[in-house]
Amino acid sequence: MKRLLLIDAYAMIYRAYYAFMQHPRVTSFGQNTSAIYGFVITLEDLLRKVQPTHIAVAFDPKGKTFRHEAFEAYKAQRQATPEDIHAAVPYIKDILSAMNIATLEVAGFEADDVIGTMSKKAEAEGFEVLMATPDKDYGQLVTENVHIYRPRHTGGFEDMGPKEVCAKYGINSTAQIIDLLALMGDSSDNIPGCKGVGEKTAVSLLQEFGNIENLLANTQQLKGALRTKVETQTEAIRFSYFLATIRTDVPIDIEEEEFRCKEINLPALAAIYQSLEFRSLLKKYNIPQDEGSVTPVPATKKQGETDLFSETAVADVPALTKLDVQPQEGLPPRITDSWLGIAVVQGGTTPTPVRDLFSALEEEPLTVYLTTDGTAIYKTDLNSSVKRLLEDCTIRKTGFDLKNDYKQLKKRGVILKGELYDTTVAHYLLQPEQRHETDYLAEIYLHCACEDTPASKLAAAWRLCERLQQEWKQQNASYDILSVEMQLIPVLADMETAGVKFDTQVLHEASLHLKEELDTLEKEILQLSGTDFNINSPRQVGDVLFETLKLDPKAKRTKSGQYVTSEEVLQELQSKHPIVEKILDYRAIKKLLSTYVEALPAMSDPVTGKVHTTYNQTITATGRLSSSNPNLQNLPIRSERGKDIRRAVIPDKGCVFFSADYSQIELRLMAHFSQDEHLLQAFRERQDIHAATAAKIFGCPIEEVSKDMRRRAKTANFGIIYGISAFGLSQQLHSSRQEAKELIDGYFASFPRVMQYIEQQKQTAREQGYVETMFGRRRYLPDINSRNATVRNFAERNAVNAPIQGTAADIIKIAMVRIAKRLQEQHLRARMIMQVHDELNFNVPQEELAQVRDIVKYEMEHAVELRVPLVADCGNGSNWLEAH
DNA sequence: GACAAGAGATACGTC
DNA sequence: GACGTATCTCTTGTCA
Repeated sequence: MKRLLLIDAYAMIYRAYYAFMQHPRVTSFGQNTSAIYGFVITLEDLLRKVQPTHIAVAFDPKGKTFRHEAFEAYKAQRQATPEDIHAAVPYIKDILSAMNIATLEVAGFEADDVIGTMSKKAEAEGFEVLMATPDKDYGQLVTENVHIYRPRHTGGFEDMGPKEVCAKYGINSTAQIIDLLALMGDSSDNIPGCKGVGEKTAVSLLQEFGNIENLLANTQQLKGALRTKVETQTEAIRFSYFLATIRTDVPIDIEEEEFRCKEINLPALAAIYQSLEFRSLLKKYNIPQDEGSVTPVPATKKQGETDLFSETAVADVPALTKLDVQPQEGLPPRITDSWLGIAVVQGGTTPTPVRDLFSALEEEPLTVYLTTDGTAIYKTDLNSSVKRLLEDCTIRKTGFDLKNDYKQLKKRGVILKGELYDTTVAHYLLQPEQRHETDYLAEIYLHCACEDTPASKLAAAWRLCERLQQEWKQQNASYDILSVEMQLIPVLADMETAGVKFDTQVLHEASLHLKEELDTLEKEILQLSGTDFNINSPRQVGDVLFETLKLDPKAKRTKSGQYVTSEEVLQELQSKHPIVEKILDYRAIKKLLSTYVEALPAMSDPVTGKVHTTYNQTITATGRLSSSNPNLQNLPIRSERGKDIRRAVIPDKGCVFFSADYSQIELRLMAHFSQDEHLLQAFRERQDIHAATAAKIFGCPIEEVSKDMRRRAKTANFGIIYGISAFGLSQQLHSSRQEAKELIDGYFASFPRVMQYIEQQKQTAREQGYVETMFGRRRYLPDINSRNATVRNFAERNAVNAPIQGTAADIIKIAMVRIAKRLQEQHLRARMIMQVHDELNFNVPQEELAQVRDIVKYEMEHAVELRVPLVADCGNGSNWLEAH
């Protein structure tokens, strides 16, 4: 039996080197011999275990291979080989030579090509071939007679034939290794693969398509992000396939005899081992150690200190040179957060240090540019001069995150006053869906790069101010929502600072309760399923419901191929198995617990004892605010259990929780915009709008409207505002698309002006590319003329929804600014603490309640004059829930 | 290879 | 229609 052992030298050297990384072997001269030692140990282990009759070690040649010729970047990407590995190669070649082992190196071809060619030829000659390598690309060479002998991390080797290779990578044939690598790539071999596709995705793609050619020919069967990834990287995939393919036609002649295992040249080997201080190996070959030539103990070694393990010589790494870190002249000092950076710009193009300008200040009106990010360039105390400047109402302040500046200053006892201009907010109004960071704006509008330093950002903000104002003037005719947004900045800052108080006791009790319920449900669910799985994993839930329990043979799948297990789907399934209801319950409780009950107490500020959310003023496409860290705009209210959370939102001691929300503001706006007589009338007469809608659609007196009719009309009303489709409506109503269509037709027949308005909005969008709110806030809809119906329909729904949702947002913002102003003017201690799109919440001292109610109600209802009355419903109580 | 960070998907809370 | 957060799963980068 002829048995050929082929070794990929570099692969094994790399592996050996990294295996010794933690305890590198270093000689007394400071030479790192880890790679050499590791290689030799592995080699000996291989010889012992494989007992080959023939052997060869293949090296990658210096210089370019045919892969480089095809791909310049191939080499460029390759990270530099560690110096110790470079240095190891000549020693290893010497050792191999002393062992009389043949080495192979073919110019223009890598070791794997040489081994590939050798293995094919040897197999044909009746050899059994073992390829020693950890690289997975060798899998493509494996046959019944050619195996990989893969070093295990834990020691020893794994003999991998075709079956093992396929099993390991989840493929059907060894040839698919190339397809697999072409998709997932291989960083160690510099194969790029398809970015964003890893092993899992690659395997599942091969299961479906078999090979990459078939995959690339059928990308239309893929969905979502995956399709984009594959389609945009076809070339990279094909090229990776080329790179991953090991050649088996390297021009080499095999002379069997050259590779036959021969006697070791012991003296030569001994000399090398001696010089490398491989003492245990010398011992093994019974080579006497030449005491005289043992290198002297390094001078640094202390008296009496001995090596316990001569094998793992003590690393003698020279101490790292300490870098003297001295502050450099001319550079600004790092400023801690107790500092505030201020630069004052006076006509020039760059900010000038404040202290130089105090004299000038007295005479000229200036604009102040602010940043408080902790690394301001111009260091200045918040002395009385600066304070006076910041609090001067006649001086306009410009910045790029003024809400934060305002909050930071307030903490230090300074109230930022005067007209504000925030470039981030300004640009949000110009292009709500784009980015608004200063560096981005500088690039777009100023065509210059803005560094991430306060100096650079301030200079940019200053120049942007002018530019953005021009833009705004050009597009805006009458209404000035910009002014409202800027005035809103300190209002939001004050709301965030005020914070919201949570009754931690209530939350804690709820938490204990819910946890108990969750535990019980978990046990029940696992028992009912008969398996152990993670109920938090939609994927695993899908597998249990549709694979294990087979609850629905035609279950829906998501675009990534998983089963859909949304609430909607599960509700349909409830009658099929008791587990379904329990999973729904489990999810509801888990959501409550992890998103609210457990998260909220953890978010409360230890100093104030309150939760301070952030109101994002430049996020939404429509003009609404959003709230984050935590999001206080989505605290539960619909479910019974969820109400406990609103019950935990409480006022300060001696105060009441006061809440005011707009009644049907969006439908009122629809009435206003469309001028539909029936809608206008219903609101003017203060009718129940959903019942009135039902009466009109179904053609009956309002008194005869049934609950179900009202529910359907209500859904239709929402659908109209959202520009919902017949399909969406049928989903909502759990009815057929036909029925939904009839409802919509009925609606439009009853409210023809609404239909007209909707059409007119779409037309406007098509003509000018954007729609506007009542106050001139725009939303651009570039997809409105798309050939893709899905994309176009989405834009059309936005054309209807954005002006309505956006105008509602404008209105409540106007009300907020006015309310804040009046509370301040009247020196009230009441504080606005929350905004939830159509609702404002306040912490009000008991004795101020009546006054505050009057102010809030009035300002909300009179923020704007519409063709219908605006109504704000008010309530108060000892918590948020009661106030509703 | 192990681990952490980041990204994408999925589900679900609100108006 | 508009959001934000939690969780799982997978990919990618980093460190040995």
